[in-house]
Amino acid sequence: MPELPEVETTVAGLRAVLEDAPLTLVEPRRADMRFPFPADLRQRLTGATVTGLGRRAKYGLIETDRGDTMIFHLGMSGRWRIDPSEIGKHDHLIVETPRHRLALHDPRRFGFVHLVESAAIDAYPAFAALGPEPLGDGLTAEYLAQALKGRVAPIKAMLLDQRIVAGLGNIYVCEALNIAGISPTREAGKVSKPGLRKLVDAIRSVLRAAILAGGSTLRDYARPDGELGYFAKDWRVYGREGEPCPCGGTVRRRIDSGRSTFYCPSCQK
DNA sequence: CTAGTGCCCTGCCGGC
DNA sequence: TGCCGGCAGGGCACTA
Repeated sequence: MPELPEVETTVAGLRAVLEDAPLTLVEPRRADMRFPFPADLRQRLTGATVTGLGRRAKYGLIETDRGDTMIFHLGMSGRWRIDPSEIGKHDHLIVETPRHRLALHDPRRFGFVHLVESAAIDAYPAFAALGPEPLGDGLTAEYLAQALKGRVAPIKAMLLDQRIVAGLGNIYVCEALNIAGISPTREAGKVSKPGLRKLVDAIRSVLRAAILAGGSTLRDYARPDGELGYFAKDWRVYGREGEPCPCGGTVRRRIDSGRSTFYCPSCQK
């Protein structure tokens, strides 16, 4: 499922075909995904030239020379297809340049597209309260100690909260907690400073490794270069209930708020 | 303010 | 072979 590394990989793939390219067609093929497509999406983007691409948390950004930024979110099953051989029922937005046709493909339609003025992007509601980027300078043990001080919610829930850290999802949180040796149910405010240092290191290393691998996935994610069958499944705990943890213990699964948590009771305390 | 739950949506997979 | 239920989960609405 697209988390930060998958979005990063997607943006890199899009950059290769969109940067400096004029948009000759921008056409929604239905009224909405999770949210309605902006009514003026086609009009504001068609004829504009892409000046840059970026990422914030799990959001992809496509900037144009008209001062607009298209914000896309891949939800859980979204991906961009580049030069698909055909357009199918889950291709909800078509974008064309003189050289390529792209399709935003999302069977579950948890993804969405918004359009904002680039100058006002910080006022985009979902960005206003976002926490620091985990790979940036803002995520430190000191920051986390302050942000989690007095919080009694489980550390796993806090790491999934985009206001604490931006861009983490279920997979990388499970992995990072395992690497750091911290139980997902530990009260967030009670994780020690050394524990937080380990956690920060674990978050960074697991994200960097995934980006290097080209974006990790579950079963239905493809790289945006149109190549299918791209799977990474070298998780330590995620999706491995009953299998051995690297420490020799056995990976367990628990459900919190209807969401699976994979962890090793032997080495995560 | 915080913590916790339920919903959206579709495809896939296991069980019978 | 086909049907059914469970599951995947990010973000947001909602409750207490």
